[in-house]
Parts: sequence; C-alpha cells; structure tokens
Amino acid sequence: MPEGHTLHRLALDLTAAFAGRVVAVSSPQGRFADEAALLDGAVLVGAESWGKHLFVHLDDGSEAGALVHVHLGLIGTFAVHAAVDAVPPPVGQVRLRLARSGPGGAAYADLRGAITCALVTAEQRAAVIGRSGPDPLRADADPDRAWHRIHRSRKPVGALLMDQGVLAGVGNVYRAEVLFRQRLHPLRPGNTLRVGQWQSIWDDLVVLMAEGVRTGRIDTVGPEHTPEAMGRDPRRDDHGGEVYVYRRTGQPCLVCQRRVSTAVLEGRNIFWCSRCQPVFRSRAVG
DNA sequence: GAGGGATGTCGAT
DNA sequence: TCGACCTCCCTCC
Repeated sequence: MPEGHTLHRLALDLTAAFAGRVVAVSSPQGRFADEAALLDGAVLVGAESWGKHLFVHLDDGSEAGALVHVHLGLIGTFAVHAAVDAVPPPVGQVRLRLARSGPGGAAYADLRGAITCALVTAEQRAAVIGRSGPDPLRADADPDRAWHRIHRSRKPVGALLMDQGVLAGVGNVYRAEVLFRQRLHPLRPGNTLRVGQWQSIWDDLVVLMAEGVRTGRIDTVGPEHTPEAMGRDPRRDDHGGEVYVYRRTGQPCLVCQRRVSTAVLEGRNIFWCSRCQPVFRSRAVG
C-alpha cells in the first residue's frame, strides 16, 4: 500500500484519533518495548508525513517532546481503528500499539511489518527531511529542487521519479501512471526534459496524490476511460484503483489498444505503452 | 490452504 | 546483489 498518499492519510487519521489525548503505548511483539515503556502515558500531539516517512509527535513531559519515526517499507501496515467499543487483544506481530479510551469511545492503532520504528531526535527528523526531495502532498514543497536534479541528470526519468532524494512520496504506481498521462517514456533521460514537461508532471502528481489521500486508492484514469465509460470490467487488484498501465502487461492500452509493455529498471518493474509513450530519440544523431 | 509477488529501503556481503 | 521486514492479497490447487 505505501506510497506517499497512504502515509499522508495515515498521519491525518492518527491525528484525528489521538491528538490531544493520553495514549497507552506498547509493543506486544517486543521489538519496540523499551521505547514504548518510555512513551506510555504521553499525550499525542499529532502526526505528519514527508514522502513515505511518518513522524508521530508526543508530549512526554520533557522539554523537547518525543518523536517516533515510522517507515512502512514494502510490507508494513499501520491500521487505525477509531471509535471502537473496546480495544481488543493484539493479533500477530504488533510492533507498536497506540491506544486510548475515554470520551468518543476507545481507539487504537497497530503497526506491523514496518522497516523502521524508532525513537528519534528533532535533529534526526530534520536529517531525514533534508535527504528527501519535495513532496507533492505538502503545501510547503518546492518543485524547483526536484527540477534542479532532474534536468542535470542522464538517468531515466522513470528512475528519477522514484528516487526519494529527488521527489518524495512517489512510488511505482504513481511513477508509471504520471509518465503515461504525460506521454513520456520511462527511459527518457532526465536531461532531455523541458521545464514545461516537468511542470506538467509535478502539477499532475499534486492532483493525483491529493485524490489518493481523499479516496485511499490510486485512480489515474480520466472520466472517458473509467470502466463505466468504456463498458469494461472494473479492475480487481490489491491497490484497488483504475490505472492506465501499472501491472497491465500485455493488456490493451485504454487509449490506443496496443499491448502494455514492461521491463525491469533498477530492480523495479516499469510499465508503459510503446505507442502513447514513444521512445525518445535525441536530435544529436550520430 | 499453499505459494508467491508486491505500492520500499537499508545494511551486510 | 541479497536478505531482512514478516503483511496482505492474489492465484492456483
């Protein structure tokens, strides 16, 4: 699940469920037990995301407060259950549990399978953010920082969009889809893009990812390409949304009918339509 | 019910 | 380049 929209939504959900409340902090699995004991009984101030990183701010009575850094990795989940009758016993490997009771009913959140769950300082948080590129979901994002990296790089734009130091929060689905929507081949070198093309990528990501936060799915097809509009079966897949090329290898392009192509780039699958996203040819012909 | 792949990243080799 | 993380959901039997 975790692309930037998932983390952004998670931060909103955690804040809605726990902000301003005393939280019971535990690590039923045990791997975060020492830290959890220190945080137990603190007041949760709020949660925020930057790209795929999540930070939970707590007031533990110390001057600086406490900060938990979470990265879900590929398989992690952080499920928020708001307004339940009672907090049930943990099931499976729960690395971190936040729980509260009181007005509005009980609420709890269970973290499983995360690659990172650590107590960090404000300086460590700043370092993580400093290593990250702009996040299209953040109002304070500066897309020029990403453009500065992209237009000087010979690396494929498909690789650059996934580099969290260039752009934060874009994963394999948004990469594939925004490049299709902008009719750009994923192997096209970054330094061959024009600034207007980059601006279109950024603007599109801002809209698509905000929609993802709102719906909890990744839907990228225009109104003319929905299952209803085209009279086709809706997609049933684990990301749940309607897309143009992501994991549609061999199926007909929704725009031109050519079969969707796939390849591996830097260890990850890329998907594109070879007619809608033609191979870029340099004008500097040998 | 088993088996495998995946929306990610880091550290060890 | 490989394993860890050890979840979730899909496909195949």
